[in-house]
Amino acid sequence: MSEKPQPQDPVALDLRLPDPQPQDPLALDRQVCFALAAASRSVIGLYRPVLEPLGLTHPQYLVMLALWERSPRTVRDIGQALRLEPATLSPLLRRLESAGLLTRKRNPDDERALNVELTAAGRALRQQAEQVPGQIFDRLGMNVAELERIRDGLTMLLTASQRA
Amino acid sequence: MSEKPQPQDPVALDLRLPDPQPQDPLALDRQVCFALAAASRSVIGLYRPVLEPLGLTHPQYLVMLALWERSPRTVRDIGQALRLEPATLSPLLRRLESAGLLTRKRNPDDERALNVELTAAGRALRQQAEQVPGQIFDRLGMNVAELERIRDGLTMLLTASQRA
DNA sequence: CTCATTTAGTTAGTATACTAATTATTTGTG
DNA sequence: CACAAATAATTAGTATACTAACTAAATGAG
Repeated sequence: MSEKPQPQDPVALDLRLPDPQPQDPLALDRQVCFALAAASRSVIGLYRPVLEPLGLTHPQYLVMLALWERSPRTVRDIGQALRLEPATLSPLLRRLESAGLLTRKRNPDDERALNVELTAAGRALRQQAEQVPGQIFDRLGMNVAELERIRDGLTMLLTASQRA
Repeated sequence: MSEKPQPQDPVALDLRLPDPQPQDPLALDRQVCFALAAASRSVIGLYRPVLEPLGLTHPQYLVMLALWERSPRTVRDIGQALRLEPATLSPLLRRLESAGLLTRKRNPDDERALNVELTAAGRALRQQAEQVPGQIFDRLGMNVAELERIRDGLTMLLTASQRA
């Protein structure tokens, strides 16, 4: 599809128009990091209209997913699950608290730690959230197996980049 | 907590320990969007120390890649290549101009458009940038074929999400 | 027990990114 | 030609995200 015939004939090479793609290591379309950044922004953009009725941004949705798996959790625990710094989560959690979806209370056994816990409204929101993955899937219109293959590749990439 | 066992085989199900993963469509680790967001942030984080000597952030590096392919380009043109809004590029380009890597001049033939053009310093930076992909590759320590497979999957995902 | 060290969050400062609104030009239509 | 519509950037406003610096609390070695 985006394939160019591999020029095996040296004579033909000189006749080609300048094209950054062929073997330029700096060609934009060859960079994994560009594919990653662009796909991430684009896919997350798909979530915007779907999450908007729930009153959530995509990062907020991820925090809710973490809390629906377990609640209460500490800031650090959520950060480890989502691979986000506490400094990023701090204001984000405050907004979710303002939205009435969770509470933030110091842990009585360790006053340094903050217990982040779902409210009834936060738990109730899960029902609506259950429709989200299906809606995104429909919009993407991709093969399930293909999507899972991509996700598994990304998980591998995440592991490799964290090891580095 | 937030678990409701799917009662298909009530007897066997009751014996399972609570585990969000198996078939919960909202399980964090199943979400393509989470793998995407986390991998994107983590891989871009790998670039930080590598790009720091060049004085570039990762988005700035992507803009430079676009300009090394062709210069001058308009803001809109760069935005289409990088899949970024002009509103995002506007301040970013101003910073690159302050860094002396490019110039911003209105197009005489169309005063609405802005010609973004590399300076000599901007062109010269390419030499150092040529070392970047190799350094990242070394840090990742992943198979080339594997990486290209992931990149191609991401490109497919990007296409699908833009079509939606 | 005491104080240096570690740990958990928050705050400050910078840079993305998005949508919506605005400004300046250019284009197209009657 | 006049002017509404379209186009290109910028600005305003909100929300992430990161590092570094800071505060408060818990831990641990002597």
